[in-house]
Amino acid sequence: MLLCEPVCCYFATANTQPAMKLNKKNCDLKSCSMCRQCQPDWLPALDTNRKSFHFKKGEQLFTEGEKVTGMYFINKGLVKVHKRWGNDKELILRIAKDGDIVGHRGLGDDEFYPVSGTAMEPTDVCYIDLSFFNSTLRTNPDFQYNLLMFFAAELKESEKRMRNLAHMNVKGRIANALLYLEKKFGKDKDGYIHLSISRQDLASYTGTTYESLFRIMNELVAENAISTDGKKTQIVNATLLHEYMEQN
Amino acid sequence: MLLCEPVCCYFATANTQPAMKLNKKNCDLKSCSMCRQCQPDWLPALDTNRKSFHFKKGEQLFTEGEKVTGMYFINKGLVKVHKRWGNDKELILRIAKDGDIVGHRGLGDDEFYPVSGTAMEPTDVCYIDLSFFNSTLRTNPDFQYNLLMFFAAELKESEKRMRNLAHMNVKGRIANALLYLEKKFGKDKDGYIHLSISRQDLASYTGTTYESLFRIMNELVAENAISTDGKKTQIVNATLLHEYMEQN
DNA sequence: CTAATTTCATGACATGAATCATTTAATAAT
DNA sequence: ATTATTAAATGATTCATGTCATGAAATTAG
Repeated sequence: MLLCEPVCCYFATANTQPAMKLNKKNCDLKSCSMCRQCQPDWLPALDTNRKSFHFKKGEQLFTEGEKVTGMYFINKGLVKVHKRWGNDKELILRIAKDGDIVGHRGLGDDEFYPVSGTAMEPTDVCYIDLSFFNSTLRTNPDFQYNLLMFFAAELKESEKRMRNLAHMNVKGRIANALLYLEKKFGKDKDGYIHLSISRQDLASYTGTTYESLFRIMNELVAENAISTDGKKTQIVNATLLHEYMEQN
Repeated sequence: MLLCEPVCCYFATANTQPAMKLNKKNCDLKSCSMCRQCQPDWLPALDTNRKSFHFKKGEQLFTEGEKVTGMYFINKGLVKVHKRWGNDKELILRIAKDGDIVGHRGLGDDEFYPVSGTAMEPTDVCYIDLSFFNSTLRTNPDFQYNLLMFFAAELKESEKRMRNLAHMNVKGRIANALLYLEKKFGKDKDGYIHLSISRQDLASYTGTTYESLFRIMNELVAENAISTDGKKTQIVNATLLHEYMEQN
């Protein structure tokens, strides 16, 4: 598939995809976690080494199993990070938004992405190749420390979800996911969770099938725990959702 | 290469337990990941600040929900890191052995251990309190970098298990766990996995019930995929186990 | 050493959730 | 527009896995 020698990795290394579109619009060097946490005098180097890309809805930033080439910082957009099973199942591990870093799961001895990253809506990113990223780590202790703390937080979160997957029933997991998503993405003026996600993706995120999710969402609507309008979901009775999380 | 095992870890903190027993026998300042990765001139400080403790089988090093006080480095022994659900269920996240760090899940903004660490056999540890650990991080970039890579590896491992929990059936997960444990703990002279673990713990580790685990272990024995002798298990047909991991 | 308690073994049973099948709606392509 | 694809809705059916109940074994306590 990908016979990416050092050379080809310099320009647009990211993937085998149609070739990513370079974007004129760079980030402001102030918003993403890397820019914020690096020393001011490192910013020019950062500016030189970053590339801006745009991804359309459904396009992959990176693909599970491919060689790790760099890290992405989401300028504006939404990216799901997912891991597949067999060839028709997957689990969504994370939904990243503006300001989030993506692709960092590629760090470590194993040089292949353990997951894929796919744009859920049109997305602008800053891309930093791996070697410059490593230089940045070496040169910016604060950034490195913060990244460490970020990994620690993600590990905690991951293990909590793992526990939930093992012991919570589907209804509890869905309740949990809705509460989490509302917290992470906030609500729009009408009170709907500020995230447009397909049922299929929501099912993959909670580790269940579309059909089960569908049935249980209907139940939740009937019980007046939530209300829905197309792809938008609103939490009506958070207390009830919390109760579902306890049981079983 | 770097770092310790793929999986180890936990937190550590002096806890409310009976009060930990100080141990005269310190580690040799050469074996654990921290000692190996710090600069030589930091070792005296390390030596001054570490405390050695001994835990009996079943004793907790630290407890989920308690305040994080420090990190543990296993000198000799076995520690399970587990997270509970309700009051009668748990999931074992990791089984840490000699050289592994435990308690590091306590790092981060949240100051409470998200998991418990319990000795599965008599265990000697080095204990470093949180503030000195943070100093060590600040002073030893290599150690910090390696810890970062370690977290990255643990996150990958955790997310892989999460995916498995969501999509693999119980038999596949058990097959997976046995292969993993053989790889991590090796085999004794008779070919048994060099780890003495109760069925209950094995069930908690694979995210299933004791009864299901029991049934499936019997199946595996009948199919000549494994053989058992008390708490010891031997892999007889690894290929078959791998097949179970694929299906479903 | 004997009793008491905990862990382990095992079958019967219930049920949650996945799978399958089919219909309808929505989105994208020509 | 019209067709083609892909996603959503929904009932019927199966099956894997958890729950319950009970007895044996093993460990701990007295």
